[in-house]
Amino acid sequence: MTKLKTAALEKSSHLDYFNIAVSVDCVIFGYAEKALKVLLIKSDLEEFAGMYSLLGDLVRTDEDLDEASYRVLRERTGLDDVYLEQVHTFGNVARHPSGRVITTAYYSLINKRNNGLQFINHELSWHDVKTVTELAFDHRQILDTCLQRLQEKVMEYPIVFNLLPEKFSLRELQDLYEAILGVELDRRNFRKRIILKDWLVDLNEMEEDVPHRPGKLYKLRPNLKKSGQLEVKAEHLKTPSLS
Amino acid sequence: MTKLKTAALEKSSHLDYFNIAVSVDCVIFGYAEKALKVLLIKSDLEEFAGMYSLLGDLVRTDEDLDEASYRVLRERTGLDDVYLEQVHTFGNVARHPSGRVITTAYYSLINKRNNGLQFINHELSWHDVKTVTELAFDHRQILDTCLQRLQEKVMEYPIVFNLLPEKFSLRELQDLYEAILGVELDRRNFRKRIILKDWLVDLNEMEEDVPHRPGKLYKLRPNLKKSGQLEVKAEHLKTPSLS
DNA sequence: CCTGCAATGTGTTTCAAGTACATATTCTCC
DNA sequence: GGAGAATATGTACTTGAAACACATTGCAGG
Repeated sequence: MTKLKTAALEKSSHLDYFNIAVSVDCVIFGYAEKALKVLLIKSDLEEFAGMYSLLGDLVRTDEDLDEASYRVLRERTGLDDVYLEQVHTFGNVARHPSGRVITTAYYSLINKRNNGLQFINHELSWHDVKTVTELAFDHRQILDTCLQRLQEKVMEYPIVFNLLPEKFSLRELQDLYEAILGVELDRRNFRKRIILKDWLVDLNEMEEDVPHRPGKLYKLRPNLKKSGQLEVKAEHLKTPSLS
Repeated sequence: MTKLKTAALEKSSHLDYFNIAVSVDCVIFGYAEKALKVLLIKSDLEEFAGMYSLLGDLVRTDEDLDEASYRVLRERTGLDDVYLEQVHTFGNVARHPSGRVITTAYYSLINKRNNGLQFINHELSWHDVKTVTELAFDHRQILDTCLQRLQEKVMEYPIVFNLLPEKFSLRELQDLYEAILGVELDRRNFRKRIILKDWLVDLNEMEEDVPHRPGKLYKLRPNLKKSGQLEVKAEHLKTPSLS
């Protein structure tokens, strides 16, 4: 950004430089019935009639890029203060049929229970990630990229616990990991790896109303959000621009 | 990107939606005197008089986002076909003093020897990454982010060999890694790790004109660009938009 | 010419983490 | 009360990284 002179911002050349729209798209992951879900909306473009697309919106001129993704999430789900991570920006010329639009993709993980009824009246619906095929725009590629990033991060950082209730058993946690990673995990090795990470607190409570032997219940360690990637992200949002 | 209707692209609402300029910024890494360098240019904005900034430009409406970064690199260094990776998009409202500009950051690794004279007449110059302090805009943050990404990738993917001559010794390679990672490495363990990766070909030649015992010379395995992250990147550039 | 120095080349041991696999315990259901 | 199924815990093996030792080669200076 050294070529941009103030002259470039004058109205005269306005159309030369500001012909690109900027949007954000959110890959909102949920979890139900032992499957990873993604929140989609029916596309309102004729070109993609009947197809689904991710939740997104144009970025307003008075909001930060990250803020825009938070706004989309808040407007659509009513949720605030959730994990949201920028993944990649997609900017091919022809990716939007109506004009030049580049989009920055974010993903987040939310607990479906918190907001089950909030968006039923809209055209929103949850879709099993494994069965999603065609999406509008390049949203299939965006979904794939975000899922891949999620898979890379999930064993390193405690980011998936928004998908579970407050109290959960190790079996439930393992089911979740298997849904995200798309592979089966060895029960004993998984438990060891998770316990080693020291993310969990043993609640000394037991599952109830399970058809078999109840397992111990755990919760996420409270002060854990201050460590790992979560801190980086939060800091990222709060730090004012250096310019 | 579901809210964007064709109506939004009409001239009437043009200024509402297209008031954000889009740029790319390239963190171009080089290597000399056992130090990691970054290519900078004197800022031409009054607000940042005397300060340096990264190499960037506004994205043209008829070029892909990735193309724009390649163009910047080509225009500035004359180099083509180099490693270029998108890292992050910075979009804070106030990051550019002249107006709303979001920028997507890329980094690349180039061999300074290939193009030493190409840009002397411009205001371009190499700067030791360790001594860079203040930069124009949020470019210091961009540099830090790209350096961190580079450090994360460098042991996993064979991306640094553009910074070395065709033939190099393991000692030279280790010096490079130490410059990038900012730490000292154990000689013997480093050699084992690198050999294990099977990136190198033993040329059966020796160093010459070195003040001490010459080391063996290696080169990068020729077909290696088809594997690892390089393939992903290349594929990324060639794949047409799914929309 | 020979010897010390400095850097190269190769090896061993130790430790941590992950993988494969086994056994005991607890609760439900019949 | 016993079979079944899931929980809880443990052991052996493998892999990769980290710490560390020693022999080899070429140059430089006496």
